[in-house]
Amino acid sequence: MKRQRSTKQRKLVYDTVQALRNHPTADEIYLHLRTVEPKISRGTVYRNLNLLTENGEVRHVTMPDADRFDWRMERHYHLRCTECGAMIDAPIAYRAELDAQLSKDTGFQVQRHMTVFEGLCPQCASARQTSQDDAHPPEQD
Amino acid sequence: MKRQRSTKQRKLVYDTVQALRNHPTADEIYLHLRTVEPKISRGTVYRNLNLLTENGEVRHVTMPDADRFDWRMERHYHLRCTECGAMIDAPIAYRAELDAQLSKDTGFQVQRHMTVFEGLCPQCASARQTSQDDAHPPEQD
DNA sequence: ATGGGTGCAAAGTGTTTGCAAGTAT
DNA sequence: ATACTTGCAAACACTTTGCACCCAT
Repeated sequence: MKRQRSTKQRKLVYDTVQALRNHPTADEIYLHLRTVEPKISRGTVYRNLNLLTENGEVRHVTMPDADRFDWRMERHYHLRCTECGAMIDAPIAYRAELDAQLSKDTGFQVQRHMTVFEGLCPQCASARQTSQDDAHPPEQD
Repeated sequence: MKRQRSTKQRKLVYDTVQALRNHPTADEIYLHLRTVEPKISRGTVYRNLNLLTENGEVRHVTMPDADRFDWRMERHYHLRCTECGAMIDAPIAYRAELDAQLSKDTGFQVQRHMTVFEGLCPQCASARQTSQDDAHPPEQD
């Protein structure tokens, strides 16, 4: 097994995820880092995000719009605005008993589950409401 | 709004999702279709999958390894093997009350949530177990 | 001094799109 | 006849990788 070195770039990537705390994408992290370390490359950011994920120092979250990175390592759920992409942690406890129950019922060795709630954030909801009022006739479903 | 035509290709894409029922990726659908309609193009498969998704005829599921398509339209959860990628429906009911609860607690208009359980399917679990026992990967069916 | 890490650019993936020809209505 | 759809290839967006140089140990 390879012995990892501690480099300035790796620390910067880690620090950025911890500092932003907004579930940034790899590219958002890269763009942020360029303001601090102009010569850093995308490849380095990606490589370090993958290493940090393997090390369990940051968490990788697959989202419908993009892959994002989470500073919080304890298992939790997310809530995403389908309009603007904003993503926050959901104030609901992780239900580990579901993993146990499914293991029993299906024969899979269930290790975890991910839940993403989708909807409109307050800002996007009111924006949509306003534009509906004075523009389009309401859509029935 | 555009009027959609019914084309041979569109029907073939729909029929393939319904027939496979294994949560195939766009490329798996394309490869399957080529055996039936050799001149079909990837672009057509992607375009039709997107249209069918908008029409509510198939369901699009974002997965950590790839985007997959689901024949079943009712909301439900999935269970994925992290080893071989196999994906089945989870035998757990959709908990709509969570959407309502989060709407109340967060101010988001929560419309839905997706849950993906991850673990090892029985085959991959026993393969891993055996290889631990005797250091040789078993020849499973 | 070693060998992991970096910057850069090229190469991979997976998906979308412009265009001319084809076809459902 | 009209205009939506297709096949093809080029274009895209995102991520990984080969390489020569750099630097933490």
